Amino acid sequence: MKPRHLHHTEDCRAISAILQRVGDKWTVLVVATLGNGPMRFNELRHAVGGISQKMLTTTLRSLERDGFVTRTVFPTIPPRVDYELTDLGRELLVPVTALSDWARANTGRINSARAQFDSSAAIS
Amino acid sequence: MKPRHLHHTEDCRAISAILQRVGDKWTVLVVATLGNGPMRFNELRHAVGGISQKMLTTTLRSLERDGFVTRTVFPTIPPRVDYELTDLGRELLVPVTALSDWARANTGRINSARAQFDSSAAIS
DNA sequence: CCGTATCCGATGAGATACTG
DNA sequence: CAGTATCTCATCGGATACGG
Repeated sequence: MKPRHLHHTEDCRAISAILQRVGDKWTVLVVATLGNGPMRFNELRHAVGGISQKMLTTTLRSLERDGFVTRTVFPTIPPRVDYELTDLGRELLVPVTALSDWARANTGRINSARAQFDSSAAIS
Repeated sequence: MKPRHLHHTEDCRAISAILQRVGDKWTVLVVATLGNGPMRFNELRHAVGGISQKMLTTTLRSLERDGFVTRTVFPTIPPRVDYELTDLGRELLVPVTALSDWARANTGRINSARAQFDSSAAIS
């Protein structure tokens, strides 16, 4: 009855898929920012900082598609669009925050490993 | 004394960096597979399945560089190279596994959100 | 204000062939 | 067996310009 470690290549693929989903350049930054509450497009753009309009749109669309955010349009002039995390989006933030905490706690270890590796490689 | 949710744009970048690091196509699959114990190059190649020799080499090098795996060469003929998780690598597996569990638990919700979004968009 | 369309360079990743 | 070297193609992501 060994649990077969991880159910090889069955679930690992799904895991990898989620990590790639969440590991793209802007997704986590946007979701984390929306964790502070609903925001308008340009508000979000400014809060995230450094993201292009194109990428913000793309990121938000795919977050909406996957059910992580809702998009609400107010047909005023000028138009106004609010984005807000869904329950699913807020739940996603939990394990992502855990990974974030790990990252913050271990950045030093990673950087020193890198420095050592790179200096060893520099012997060539 | 609000914790300011996440310390905007200071740490978020580091978080995003780790997620991209871990979110590439093969890293997690390789690390998870190595979670079962030390493995030789081709053993790993077979266990992961579908990875090219080039990408396995690339992935392992960068994991080694960041201190997640060790590489041990036995200068025999034919040569033998073992890869093994470091403590850091095993610790990384903890939050990654948490995210994995979340992913497995919520794939259904994501997929149905997608289906609904896509069918709505198909009205065009 | 919000979003789309287009162009373009940088990176990602597979296939293949070759070396110690 | 383990790894490197190319070549090639797809995708990512930024800049810019335009539309409702």
